[in-house]
Amino acid sequence: MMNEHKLSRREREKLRQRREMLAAALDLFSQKGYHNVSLCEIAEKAEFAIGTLYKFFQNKEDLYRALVLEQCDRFEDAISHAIEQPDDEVEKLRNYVRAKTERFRSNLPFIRLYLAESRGASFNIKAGLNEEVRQRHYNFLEKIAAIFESGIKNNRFKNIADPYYLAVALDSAMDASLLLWLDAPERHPYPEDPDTILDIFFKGLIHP
Amino acid sequence: MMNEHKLSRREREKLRQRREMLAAALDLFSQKGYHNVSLCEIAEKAEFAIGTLYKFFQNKEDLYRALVLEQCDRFEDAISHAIEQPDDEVEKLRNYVRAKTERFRSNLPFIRLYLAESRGASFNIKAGLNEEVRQRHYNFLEKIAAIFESGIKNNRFKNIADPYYLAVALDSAMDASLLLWLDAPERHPYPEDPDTILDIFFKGLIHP
DNA sequence: CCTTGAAAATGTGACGCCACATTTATATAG
DNA sequence: CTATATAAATGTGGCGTCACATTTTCAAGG
Repeated sequence: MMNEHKLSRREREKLRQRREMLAAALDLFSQKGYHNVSLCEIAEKAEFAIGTLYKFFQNKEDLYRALVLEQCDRFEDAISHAIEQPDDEVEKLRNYVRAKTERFRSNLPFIRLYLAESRGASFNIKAGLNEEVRQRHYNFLEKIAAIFESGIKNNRFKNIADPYYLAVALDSAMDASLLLWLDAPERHPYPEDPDTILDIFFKGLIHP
Repeated sequence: MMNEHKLSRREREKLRQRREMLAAALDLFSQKGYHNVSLCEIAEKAEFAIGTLYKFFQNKEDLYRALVLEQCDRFEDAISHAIEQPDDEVEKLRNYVRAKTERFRSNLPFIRLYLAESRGASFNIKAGLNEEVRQRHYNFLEKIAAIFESGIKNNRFKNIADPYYLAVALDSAMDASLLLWLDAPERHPYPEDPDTILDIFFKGLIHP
């Protein structure tokens, strides 16, 4: 992101408009899915004419692409930042869990799109947006895997599985339980302890 | 499913045709997604005319619905069956992991659709197919949760988390790691030990 | 300074076009 | 002659375009 304050009034105005279009699009896409939203609808919701959308984005696919990738950046940056701070592996993981929970909480609409794209089976767009998002997600998982790896080297963690698989398991377990809670808060109340899932991984189920 | 052998030749023939149509549709849908497949394509692949499809299904949505729900049944039946046999909780869970792995292995095309529908964000179809599939999945998770619960009662498992959350975590961790392997077998080879994921849950990471 | 008006920049939405779901008229088989 | 399969015909809806409308800019004249 460029520094917004160095732009002309006109350019700032354009950015603002662009953001409004993307916000409207995010709402609609995350609610109804790529193929069940028309540009007409987006234009109407954003209070612009259809033609204006085309001044900002080449076509529907381009708009969607921009939306998803920008949000991905924000999401991954937020979480990456959270795991950089402490040295301690356990604390890093706790920070990761909390940061992820917070992003789910505060940005649910996008989360639905993100999961749709990063899971294997969305097919929203031909030109491999899926691929790109998934690739980024894999790269991100490497960061979590690195924490596990370091913990195993330090002998803070037992060496019971490939660090990457540990990362995959933890990350997807978080996704699933957060989604459950967000989908039906009444039926699946938020775990009292935000680290419940993490504790499963730490403590293990079987008596030693 | 009705017993096929009590039907007339004509009726058996119809069932066979129906199955062929659904098989073709499954291939296409799982590869390209609901909205990127036309009935023309399905008809061509199944070697029928378009009109014939309409003799069997009211419309495209109806066809897709039938496809997904029938496959869901098969999938859930197979796994439910696997966890009914042993009494031992650990063995039940091992059977669950193996059955699920086997279904992923042998029926990958459907798995992609299943995950797309059971995750929150697919939106292939307006009329809440998502909802129905997700609801079934939740119900299925109850069965896994019951195993954990029983294990905790027996004191075979430590009481570290709500059984339902344990089930959610294990199930999604399985999905994610199986998918990883299926998407890129060269980069993520199949874990030597099929129970790797399960062991993470059993043993725990931190030294006691 | 303020006014004004024309040109440049920007916004608009009706419409062309096409892909595809569905229907219907026709051909074929039994 | 009936039942069934077929594929051409029909209708719908959404993407993307473009000729026009509106707003902004800016300079010259009062």
